[in-house]
Amino acid sequence: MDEKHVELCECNVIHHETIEFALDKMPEEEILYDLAELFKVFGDTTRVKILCALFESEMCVCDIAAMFNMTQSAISHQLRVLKSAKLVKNRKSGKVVYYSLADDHVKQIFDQGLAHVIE
Amino acid sequence: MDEKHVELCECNVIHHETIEFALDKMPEEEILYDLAELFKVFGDTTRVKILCALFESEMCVCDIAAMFNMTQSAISHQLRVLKSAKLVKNRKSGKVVYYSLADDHVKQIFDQGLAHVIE
DNA sequence: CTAATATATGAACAATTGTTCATATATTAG
DNA sequence: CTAATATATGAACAATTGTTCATATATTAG
Repeated sequence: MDEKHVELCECNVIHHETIEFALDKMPEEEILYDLAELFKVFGDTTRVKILCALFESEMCVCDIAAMFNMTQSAISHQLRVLKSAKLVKNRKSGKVVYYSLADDHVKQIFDQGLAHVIE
Repeated sequence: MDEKHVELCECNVIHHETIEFALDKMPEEEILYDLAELFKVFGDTTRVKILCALFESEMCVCDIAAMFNMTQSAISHQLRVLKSAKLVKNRKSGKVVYYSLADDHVKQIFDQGLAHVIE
């Protein structure tokens, strides 16, 4: 273990107990990976805007595109990303597809972030 | 206004009141941009791991690098990103620089995300 | 059935991003 | 002062990502 550290870092000021302790408390690698993936989805202006719009009511793809002066294709691609991340769900009504928030967890994450941004 | 929509979208099913209402309630463009930037910072495994490590205690650059088997340079670059986003702060002690969380808002955002990932 | 139309999607391209490598800077020991 | 060393940083490169364009798919009207 110590060998490994030495290979990768020339530094000597390694606080082993601190590292062991922190490693012990950390969620599994996979969870942290998924968490980063989740935040990545929130990390784009277009997607943030879409989510924000859906806080008020469900909307069809065309509404959202018109709302932000963006192409239908761009919005559709992003809705796909949001849906894969389970942040939005949709329902079909004839040719129109209405998107809405998957749960109100989404707003909580959004609001926590907002609070930090506003300071 | 309607003209503009037509230019950008051939769709006819535009719910104007819905759009107006949602646009009215939305935070300013700049806030949403900053919010996306914030989430972008959370949207990387390395940075998520660093933040997670710092939940337990402050750590020097070398500790973090050793902890995740990563180079000092990679960690240093990422700490810079985290610091610009005001998610971490640091203190100097001789040649060693110790990083810690800027405030406990960070953990709240993290935990909200974690809750969604765990489902 | 055909035409119209709302949405989805693949490929391409430009832009952004994370790591590595080399090296600069800052601090301490001597 | 010089040597050692913890950290920071710029340039380069590969990988990822968002939008556009063209087109496919699905649904409804007739």
